[in-house]
Amino acid sequence: MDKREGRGKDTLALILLETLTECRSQGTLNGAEVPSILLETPKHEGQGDFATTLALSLAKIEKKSPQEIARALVAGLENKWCWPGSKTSWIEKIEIAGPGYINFFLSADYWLQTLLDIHSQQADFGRFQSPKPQKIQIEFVSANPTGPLHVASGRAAALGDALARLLEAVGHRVDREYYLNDMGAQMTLLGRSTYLRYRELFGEALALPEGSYQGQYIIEIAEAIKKSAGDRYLQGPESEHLPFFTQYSFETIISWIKKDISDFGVDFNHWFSEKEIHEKKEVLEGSEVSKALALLKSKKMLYSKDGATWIATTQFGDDKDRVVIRSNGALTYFASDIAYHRNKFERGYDRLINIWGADHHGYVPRVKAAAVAMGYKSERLTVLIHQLVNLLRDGKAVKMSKRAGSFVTLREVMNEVGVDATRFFFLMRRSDTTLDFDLELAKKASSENPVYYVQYAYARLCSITRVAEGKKVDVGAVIRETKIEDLVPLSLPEEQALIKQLAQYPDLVRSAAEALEPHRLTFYLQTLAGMLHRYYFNCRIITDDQAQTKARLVLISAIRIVLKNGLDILGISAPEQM
RNA sequence: GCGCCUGUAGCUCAACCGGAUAGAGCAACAGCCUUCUAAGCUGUAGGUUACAGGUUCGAUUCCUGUCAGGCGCACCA
Repeated sequence: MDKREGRGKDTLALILLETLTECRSQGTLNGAEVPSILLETPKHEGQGDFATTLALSLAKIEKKSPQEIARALVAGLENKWCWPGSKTSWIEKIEIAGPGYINFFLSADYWLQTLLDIHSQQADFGRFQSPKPQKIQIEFVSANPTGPLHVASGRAAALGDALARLLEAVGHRVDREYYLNDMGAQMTLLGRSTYLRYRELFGEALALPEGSYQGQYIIEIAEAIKKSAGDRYLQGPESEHLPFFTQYSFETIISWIKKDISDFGVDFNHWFSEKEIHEKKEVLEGSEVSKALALLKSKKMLYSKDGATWIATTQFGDDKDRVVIRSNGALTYFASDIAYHRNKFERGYDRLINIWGADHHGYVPRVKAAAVAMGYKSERLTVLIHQLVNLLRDGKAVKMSKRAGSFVTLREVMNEVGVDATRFFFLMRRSDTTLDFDLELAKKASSENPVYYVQYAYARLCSITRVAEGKKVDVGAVIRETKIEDLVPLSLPEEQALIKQLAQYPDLVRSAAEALEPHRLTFYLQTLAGMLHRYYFNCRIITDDQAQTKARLVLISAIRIVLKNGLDILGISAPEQM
């Protein structure tokens, strides 16, 4: 189908492009370069439904004043396209404003049609089928399994999951992965911490060594061991028991983490163990690390210095080269990470997205450099940094340290604030700003949580529908049978504004996905909910005027669908009653 | 010392590859429930977009510098 027979922004951009070309071939314009044609939604009343700055950006190329260019373009548009009865009669009026904006005013029918579109597409409204869907992997949370998840991990969890849903909405295939650092010194330390607590339970007064994990949960684990095994581990040297304590602690903690994650509404496709990186899968095959190192070696990216093996990451933007094998022969953590990333690429993902806290941002250049050194295109790896969460209690900062054991867990916040509010709270802010999370505030005042504002709007609409049905109105039938002319009663300014807001939703999803910014959705939903609450307050939906009632039911049903679709992408429930 | 992020209303934050008059929520003040859910609505007030330059027809947005806050700069994980 000829795209020019479509409607909306994309079509308009095409028409503009064609008009520009024609103006040039007819001599009213004579530049050559074609700028990208952008249509935006003006912020203020009277500036049309769509606007373009094309004439402004052409000024330099055409060496004419923007107004002059705008006049030429508009003349071309009006001659060729926009006359009553034409394919583009949905464009009602074109105006030139200010320094040379071209403002397009669309017909009432154009907007009413979107209400019908929303109903025919339902849950698919705002979802796209990508002609070239990408296979994307998002790796997030990946907190060390040395203690329960704390609030900061919640930000990563909310962000990663919403992002995954967002990218799925625009047609990609997304896998969610959690990388488990389940080996190394910290695991040993974890086992030792539990072991010492275990001995303590038998009355030994033990000073925990510097750096031990000191949280209450370590004692809980030790108690569980005591309960099931008694004093079996008191005898014999520590080194004999350590593997057991390490494994037991790890398994306990990982079960907590998995429970927290699942109750938080996140479903990881894969929990990737760091151990897998080091194991040899088959006798003749090397481990993932050895494969990665061999690959780097073949690309001449490795060299020896001071008895260690280095990777030349400076060639790709890193500050300094990095050690992968220490002079004592041990692998560095970075070596694991290189191998992990190679493994991810080799699993066939078109794109990898890592979500990391700001405390790891210094690590980004070296990982990207290593990926490029292995021959993977830099654009295939995106590291999204979210700034840290400042935990406050009554306005005062709470110092958090896993080792000291003073931290607020995600579980606590979830239990007291609720999953929906917690997720929404984390998603309300751009990820690269630090986030103040005041526990007292979040816990106490449910009405101060904007999520209720949005959910309440949804519940309200459901309630109205229920009332209508109580009055023997078959809302489903009304919606099915509605034709565009039945929607004409929706002529109030607030109704028009609502419809336009709904119509913007698909564009918003697309741009939020492109920018990897789910927070845009939270703002959109708050705006839509606000418009609805105002509308509800000022206008009755169900009245004696049947035609009006039907039209309004269609409108609020469309709002309901969009609210639901938006909340779905954020992973937040849409309750039918509150 | 070097690098990354941030600086917008009293507070927390938006602002669509640079566009028209910078927007919300909270807090403050003044109002609205015998009618579809008051977890709601209406109104008032609040701004030199940290500061100084630069690029541009146009800058919260891009560039340079200064200041302030956060984070990071291992043969640790």
